[in-house]
Amino acid sequence: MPNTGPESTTHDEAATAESKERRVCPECGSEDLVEDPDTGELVCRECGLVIEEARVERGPEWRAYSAEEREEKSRVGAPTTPLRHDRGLTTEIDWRDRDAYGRALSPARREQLERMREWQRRLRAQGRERSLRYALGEIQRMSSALDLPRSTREEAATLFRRAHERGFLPGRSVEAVASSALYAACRREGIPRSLDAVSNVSRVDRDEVARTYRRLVRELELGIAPYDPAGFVPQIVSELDLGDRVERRAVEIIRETAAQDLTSGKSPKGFAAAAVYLAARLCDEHATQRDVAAVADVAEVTIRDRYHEQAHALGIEY
DNA sequence: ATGGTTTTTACTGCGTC
DNA sequence: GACGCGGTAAAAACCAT
Repeated sequence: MPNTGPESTTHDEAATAESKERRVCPECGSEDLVEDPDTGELVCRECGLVIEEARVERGPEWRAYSAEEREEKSRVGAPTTPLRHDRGLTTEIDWRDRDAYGRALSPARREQLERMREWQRRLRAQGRERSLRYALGEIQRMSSALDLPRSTREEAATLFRRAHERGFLPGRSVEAVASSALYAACRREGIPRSLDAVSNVSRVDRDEVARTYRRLVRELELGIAPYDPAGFVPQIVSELDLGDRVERRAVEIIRETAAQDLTSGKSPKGFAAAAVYLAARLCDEHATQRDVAAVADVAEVTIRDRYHEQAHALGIEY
């Protein structure tokens, strides 16, 4: 990494020293962690697990107080992104037969250039990159359809890369792995999108996404927590045109009931739907079970069961 | 594959507008 | 009579083993 000004080194040291404190290896529990001087990765001395990948500063350096300073301190090139199959770092060969000064090239040079272009075309199209490009394209497409924030897209892209590097793809469809990576990214970031929602915009069917997702979670050892039901509330509320009084009440219901007992094993969406139904009822903004069930995509029976439990837990009787 | 749990499907009865 | 709600039994889906 070029261009590390004096301010930034002290800044970095402070940051890493801070985070190296009281970090334990999730694998073996050892506190003996070292930072690899070459790669910048945080590695466990006991078992060799890489706990943290190298952190790369992507933005411009520090702060700039004037135009000249900004020029001086900014890094070269665009920020890297996991969303581009080459992280935005490949060589681009211009299509114009001009040199850097805009002069025409000699015939020999032109021929050489032509050959180089051909090479690059081949390299790019080839196996390894092809599936990556396809997958990342699909991740973008599905993400747009699902209105996912950029961070989630990047997470999905990174997960796909890891799977790819682990040799997870052979024997599976790229599309299925891409879809699973996307769903996993949503889960990891707590962005409420159901498996159904994801498989609806995927080109492979729900069962395959589910199956692949499970395997992917095992393969990459992703610890995935269940969704917080409250995350589903805003969507349901807005689709039913209920006020935010209802929304707040529903979240309250979830907080109070989830704390004491059973969300475990229950579908978070069903739980949220029930809370919305109950909240609407308490706020005199009636929504029918049928409508709530329809927009939340759960069965009416589930709403009944959940909201009875919630009402009971809150000491309300019907 | 298996078994336990949760969700869905389908159907029925009751009260109200 | 249609609608909202509640209950139930059986099938399907899910999940850990």
